[in-house]
Amino acid sequence: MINRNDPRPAYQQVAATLRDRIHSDELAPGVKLPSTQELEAEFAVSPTTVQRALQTLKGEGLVVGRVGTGVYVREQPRAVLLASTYLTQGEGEAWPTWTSVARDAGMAGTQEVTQVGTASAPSAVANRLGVDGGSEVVVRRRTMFLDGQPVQLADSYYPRDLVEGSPITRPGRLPGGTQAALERLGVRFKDAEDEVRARVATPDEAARLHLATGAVVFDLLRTTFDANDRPVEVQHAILTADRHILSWRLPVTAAPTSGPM
Amino acid sequence: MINRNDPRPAYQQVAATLRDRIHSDELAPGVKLPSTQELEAEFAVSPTTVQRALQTLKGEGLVVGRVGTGVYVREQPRAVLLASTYLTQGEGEAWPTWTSVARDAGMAGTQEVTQVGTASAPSAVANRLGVDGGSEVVVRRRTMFLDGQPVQLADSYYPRDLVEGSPITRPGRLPGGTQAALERLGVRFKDAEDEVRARVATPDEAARLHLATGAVVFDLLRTTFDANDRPVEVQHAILTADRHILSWRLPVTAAPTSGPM
DNA sequence: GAGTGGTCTAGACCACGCC
DNA sequence: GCGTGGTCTAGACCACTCA
Repeated sequence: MINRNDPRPAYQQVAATLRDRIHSDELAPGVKLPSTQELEAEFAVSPTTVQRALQTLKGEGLVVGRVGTGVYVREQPRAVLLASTYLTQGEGEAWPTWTSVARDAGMAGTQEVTQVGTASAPSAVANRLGVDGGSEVVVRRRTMFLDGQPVQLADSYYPRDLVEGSPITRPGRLPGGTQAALERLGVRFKDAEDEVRARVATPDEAARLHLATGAVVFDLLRTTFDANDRPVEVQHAILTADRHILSWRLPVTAAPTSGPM
Repeated sequence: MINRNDPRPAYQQVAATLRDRIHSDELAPGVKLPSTQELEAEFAVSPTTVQRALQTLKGEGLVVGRVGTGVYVREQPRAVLLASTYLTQGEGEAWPTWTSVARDAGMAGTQEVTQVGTASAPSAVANRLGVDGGSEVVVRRRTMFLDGQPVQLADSYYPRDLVEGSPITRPGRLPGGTQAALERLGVRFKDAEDEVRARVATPDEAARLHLATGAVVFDLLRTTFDANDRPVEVQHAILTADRHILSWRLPVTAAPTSGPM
C-alpha cells in the first residue's frame, strides 16, 4: 500500500518496493512479477501509475516486459571480460581474438563485416587521425555477436594514403587481423591511447544492438600510434554495457613517470 | 502532427521529432522547449502522451525539466579526462591529483573525506583483496566535487594487518597520498588491474551524486599489487558518466588481434 | 494570479501469448 | 477467448516560478 504522506510520488514508491523485492531475491531473476492488475490492487493505485513504476524499472534494466505473458525479473546476462593487457605481451602464435575472449567466458563469439570502403571521417575520428574534418578515410565496420546476439559495433578508420591499394581497403577477412596487415605495409606500432565514455544508446545504436531505449553503452575510442607517433588507426566501438567488463593492467612505479600514463 | 499509420507509439514519435530538433540545433542547448500545452496542440495528443515523450528524453539526458519555468535542452556538462595514473592518488607534485586533473579541464576540483575506519568488506572487494567475505577491512571514503558538484564516490580498502596502526586508519589528510603512506609501510608497488563497468546509478548513488534516476555511472574497481603480487589496495569508485572520460595509454609491441580490445 | 511542469485517475482499446 | 502488457485519452490537482 502506498503511503500518501510520503513526499515521493506514488509511482516511485511502487518502483522502490519492487526494486527492494528484486534486490532481496524475494523476486529472483527469471521470476514473473504479479500482473499489473494485481499490483494495482496491492498498492491501491491506478493502472497508469503501475505502468509508470514498471517503466522506471525497465529503464534501469531490472525487469523486462513480455506482452501477453507478464513482466519478468531480468536474468543478468553474462558479461565478457575484455582485457587489453595482451597488447603488451611479446611474441605468441595465437593472439586472443573475439572468439577466444568469448570462449573464456563460456559463450560463442562471432563477427560480421558489415562495410568496407571509404567514408567521411566523423570529427572525433578526424581529430585523432590527424586529417581534416569530413575528409575521406578508409573504414571497416564490423558487428560482434555473443551467442548470436549483437553486442558490439566496431568501426576502424585508417588514413587513406597509408592503406591505399592494400587488402585493408577490400572486403573480406584479413589473415592475422588488420594490425598484421598494417605491419605488412611497414607500420611499426608503438602505443595506443584508449578513451572510454559511457552513455545511453542512441535510437540507431539501440536498434542495431537490439537494445531497449535507455540502455547503457560504452563508447570507446582507441588511437594507435606508430614508432613516429603518427596515428595509424582509430577504432571506434559501441559496446553494450551489461555484456562487457573492460579491463586494463598497468604498471605502478614508485617514482612518478613523466607525462600522462 | 502524429502519423497514426506509423507503427511507432505516438509518444515515441513525439520524442523522435524533438530529438531530431535538438540534434539539428533547431533546439540548441539551453533553449526552452515549447510548453507542454503547446506541444499537445502541435502534435494533437493528450497531455499524458507529451509528458511521456518528455520523460523519455529526460531519461536520455537530452532535456531537463524545471517546474514553474519550462523544459530546457540540456547544456552538455564539461567532462574531466581521467588518465589512468590519476587513481594512484599521489598528492606529490609529479602525480596527477584530482585538483590538477580538474584544473586541466578548466574546473575547480575539491574533495571531502566522508569516512575513515573499518567496515565489512563487500564481496567484490573481499575477493580482490584476498580476504574472507564480510571480514573487517580498513576503508577510506571520499567524495569528489567539480565546481562544487559531487561527481565521484571513491572508496579505498586496505587489508587490516597491512595498515593497522598507520596514519591510513586515521582521519585526515595523508601527506603524499595513500600511496606514499603505503610506501612508508614498506610496500613496493608493482602493477594494478582496472575493471570498468557502466550501468544506471542505484537510487542511493543517485541521491549522493545529485543525479536524476536513470543516470549513467562508471563503476570502477582498481586492485593494486605489490612486488609479491599481493593485493594491497582495492579502490572502488562510482563516477558520473557525463562528467568523466576515462583514458589509458598502453604500449603495443606486436600485431594484436581483430577485436577493439 | 497566470503559466508551468509533474503527478494521478478511471476507463478505454490494441496486439499478443496461451489454452 | 481470456488474460497480459502497452498505449492513449480527457480531465484534474499540486507545487513551483515569475511577473
